[in-house]
Amino acid sequence: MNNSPQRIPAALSALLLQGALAAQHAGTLPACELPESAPVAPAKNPLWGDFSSALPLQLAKTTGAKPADLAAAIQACIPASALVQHTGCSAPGFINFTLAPAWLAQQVQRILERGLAYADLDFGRDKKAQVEFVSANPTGPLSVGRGRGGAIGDTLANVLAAAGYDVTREYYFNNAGRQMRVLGESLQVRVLHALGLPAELTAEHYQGEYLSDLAQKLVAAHGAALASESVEYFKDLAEADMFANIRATLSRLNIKMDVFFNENSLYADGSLERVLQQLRTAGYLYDQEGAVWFAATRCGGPEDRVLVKSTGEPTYRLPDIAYHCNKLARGFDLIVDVLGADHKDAFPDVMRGLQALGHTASNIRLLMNQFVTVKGERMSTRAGRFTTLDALMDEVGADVVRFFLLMRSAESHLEFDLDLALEQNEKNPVFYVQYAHARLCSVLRKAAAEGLGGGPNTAQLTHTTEHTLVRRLLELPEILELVVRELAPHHLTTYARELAGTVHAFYRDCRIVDSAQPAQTAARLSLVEAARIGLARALQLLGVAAPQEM
RNA sequence: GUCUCCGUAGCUCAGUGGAUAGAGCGCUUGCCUCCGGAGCAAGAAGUCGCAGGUUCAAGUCCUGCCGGGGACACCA
Repeated sequence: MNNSPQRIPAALSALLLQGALAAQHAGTLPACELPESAPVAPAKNPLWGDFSSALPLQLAKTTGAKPADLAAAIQACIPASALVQHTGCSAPGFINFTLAPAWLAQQVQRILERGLAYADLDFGRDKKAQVEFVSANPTGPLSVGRGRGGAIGDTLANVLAAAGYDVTREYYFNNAGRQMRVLGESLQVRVLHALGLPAELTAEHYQGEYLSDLAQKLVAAHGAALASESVEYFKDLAEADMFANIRATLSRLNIKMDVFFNENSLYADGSLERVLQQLRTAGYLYDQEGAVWFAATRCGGPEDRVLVKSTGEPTYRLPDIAYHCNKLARGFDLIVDVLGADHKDAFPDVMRGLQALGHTASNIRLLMNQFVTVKGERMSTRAGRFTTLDALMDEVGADVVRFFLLMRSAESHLEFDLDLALEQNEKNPVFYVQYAHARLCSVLRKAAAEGLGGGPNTAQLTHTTEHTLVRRLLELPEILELVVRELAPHHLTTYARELAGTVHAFYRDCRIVDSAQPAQTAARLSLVEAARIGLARALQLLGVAAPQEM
């Protein structure tokens, strides 16, 4: 990690605080408590420099002094540093930094030394994280909405791994209970129909065409003997088929789960009984009208909840609580539940259950995502043609689907712009980013064909666009930290587009391969490789291909 | 009715309490003798839903209202 590029905001924050401390010693800054870190953000206007801090404005609150005076006092005491060329102040109380071009140029070598890991962080080192996502029961093909949760969960997992965490991707499912029984019945009805036998498909049953297709296949393979098979038999067949389908769909979307956790195992190993026992001992259970109730109101809930129905069957809440106990027992330092908005209400009850059991559970976090709608849907004789994730990937490609599902913040509704997704040009943000990568690869290929390569003398990088590109590349670790802190993977798509834009601007401004300027060419080829690494890493974390040519 | 998410340019959406609110699409206008034009540049386009409040500073935080999505089972 020692040779990773320095993180600019943290470095500038440290300089600011050193300056403030020195100013206090010198008596030019009133005594006051300094924050642990100073706010540092990219400057909004290039006239002010590269980065700005509002630290003086914050200190004005506690000291009562004029922000401009505080800014001047602090700025005067900021120690010299290799990464800063000069500092300045601007109204009403900002301190501005202009980075040293030589320092920026040096960072290119740091990036090349670390390669794809250049932006990796270490705050997750020696920690275990679990991300649970998708978690659809095997009753049918994955919807686009589940795909969103899949893309979000997997990308978050990728970024957590980049932050040093040992990450487990987990899929929680239930292959018992009412839903699956209905699935078995639904398939049985379709098979009987396929055999020309009477059977009624009720509104309760799954209506999807995929079951008819499966029934056709089964009849072709096994014939009339199927007529005497049990619902259980069909349930097993349907489940196997649906799961194979789901796994294939996830694989297309570049998602590989580490664990498929069966809810049933919580019944089998006595976890449910144990949770009930512990809740009863703790005094949070009571019996009423033949059902077992959880006193959720005593943990701040709006109403009490049934955990065991009067039929003796548990509601979904009990295994949910037991499952999260299981997660906690596995020693994860961070647990993230990626849930669709429709399942969001279950989460507080689980947390209250854990609270009642004496767990703090502060390391369990919820990443809720809103729904997806598909815009520009083609009129089709087959209604709902694009509602499955597979159909959408057939239409526009897996890379485009994955990127589009990650473009919006999770809590916003996502409108999938099918027309834009179908564009195979720069209008399509996925191609825009991939093109930038392919373009750099092409330049590197051309240079290599002429026997040219990158060189370590990056001091030749003097153009402002080159500096802008380096600064942009150095933002990636900040983005990764932001993604983890806010559980918001969409920042990565925004970053990828911005980086691609900066790359294209650099390409316009700076002729890279120029045999008359060998030193400059070598330096620029180094920068090109660094930029290619940045794009490739961003795309890799997003789970999207970084093509060498298109 | 209660809870929750959203409301920012014509459309889809970004926007760690800080300066003159941004991007893509769409629209207008330019740029290939030249490493990939699948690209670049410029322009028009805004009462940040409304009203209060907190703050030196609010698109951002708080309250209320309006509008939209979702959830409110002894379904999962």
